[in-house]
Amino acid sequence: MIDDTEARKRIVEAADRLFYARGVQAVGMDAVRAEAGVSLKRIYSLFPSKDDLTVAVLRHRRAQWNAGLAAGAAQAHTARAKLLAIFDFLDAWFREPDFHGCAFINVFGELSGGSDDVRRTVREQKQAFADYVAALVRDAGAPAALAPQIAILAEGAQTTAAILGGPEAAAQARAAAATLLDAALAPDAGRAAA
Amino acid sequence: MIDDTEARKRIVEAADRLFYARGVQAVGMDAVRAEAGVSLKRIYSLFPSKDDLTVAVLRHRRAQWNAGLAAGAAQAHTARAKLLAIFDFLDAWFREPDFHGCAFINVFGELSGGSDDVRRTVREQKQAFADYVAALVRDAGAPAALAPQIAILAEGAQTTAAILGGPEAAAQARAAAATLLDAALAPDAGRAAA
DNA sequence: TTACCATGAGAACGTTCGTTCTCTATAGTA
DNA sequence: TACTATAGAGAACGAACGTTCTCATGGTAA
Repeated sequence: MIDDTEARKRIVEAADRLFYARGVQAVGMDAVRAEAGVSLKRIYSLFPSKDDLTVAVLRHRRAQWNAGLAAGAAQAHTARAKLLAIFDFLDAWFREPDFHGCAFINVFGELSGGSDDVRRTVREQKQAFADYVAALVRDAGAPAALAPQIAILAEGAQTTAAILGGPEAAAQARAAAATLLDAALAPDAGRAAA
Repeated sequence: MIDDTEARKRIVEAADRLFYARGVQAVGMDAVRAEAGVSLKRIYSLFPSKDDLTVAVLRHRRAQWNAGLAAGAAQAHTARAKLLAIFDFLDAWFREPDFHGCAFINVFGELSGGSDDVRRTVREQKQAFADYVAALVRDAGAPAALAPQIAILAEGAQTTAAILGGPEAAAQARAAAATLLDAALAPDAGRAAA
């Protein structure tokens, strides 16, 4: 027998794979049981409902996302470079064979009429990303108004890459972000901020 | 009795309201019947399956979207103004009380693991929008690389407004688009293009 | 060994859904 | 008036799902 921590991990990772590949509603709890190798009874003893499991999966995704973002940022040494590294991270992600969009956006579209917990978890993730970008923009010495612009580029790149089906959106968004950064940091941009 | 054209219209409009408000999978065909006031038999005689109805609803949405975009563009007299009018159109849309995201993105997230027809219809819509932006960018005399950047801003504004829940993303994306346009049309931007 | 408890496998339950079928009422026609 | 064709109302059907329950099994304590 495996302990609760290991069982939890197996269940969440299995559900993550299945939910992302096929959508939450299209995956039955029995499929999660088969993929995780953990009995239904055990699953329901650890997660009271499919909704709770979905939230746990989203939290797992958030941890993965944050780790990937941090790894990309660690290679960069200026705030400006860390901001652009976001798009390099996206570029690598878009090239993965099973990429088909941001799990948070997909789940939001699928369950927005349903669970409040899921909706709140998605919002928290996007807000946290916006805050991350805002901190880097501040470090770069750019006006705060630049932050949501760069966050919007990142969001747009994800949906564009998912729907149109190529990695190009990452480079396109990166170029736009670079232009916006240059404009915000250019000497005569200071006039508007001053 | 109403004729087929009228019945089709009632069914598609009813399904559009319900699908957008609650999601496709969460709405049963019986709810569509009740909202449209058309019998199930009639619905199935006009649309062979729920998938076909979903595609018809997306086509209806596309027509609405194109009309709104055209109305906004008609007020503007330069290509640059028509490009920025996209974001004014988004701004007005985001302020509608029942706005909760782009129907195409939502449906894509919901059914991406399912129907090929739905996936293709969503892709066609986003591609058509990208083409629309590209034509305006060409008219404005800006480099072609600007077009996907502006399209990505529009997509990102839609998901950001849906998830974070305010209309601010439209103005933020508009400001970014204006900066990108200025940078693309500035004299010294010609060096890169030349 | 025997009694007991926890566990996994999966059957079972109640609900919902997409789709089809039945029945009835009506309208048109001779 | 009698017959026919059509369409609506909604029952019916088969499948799938989330969740719970049953039962057999295997390990453990006395």
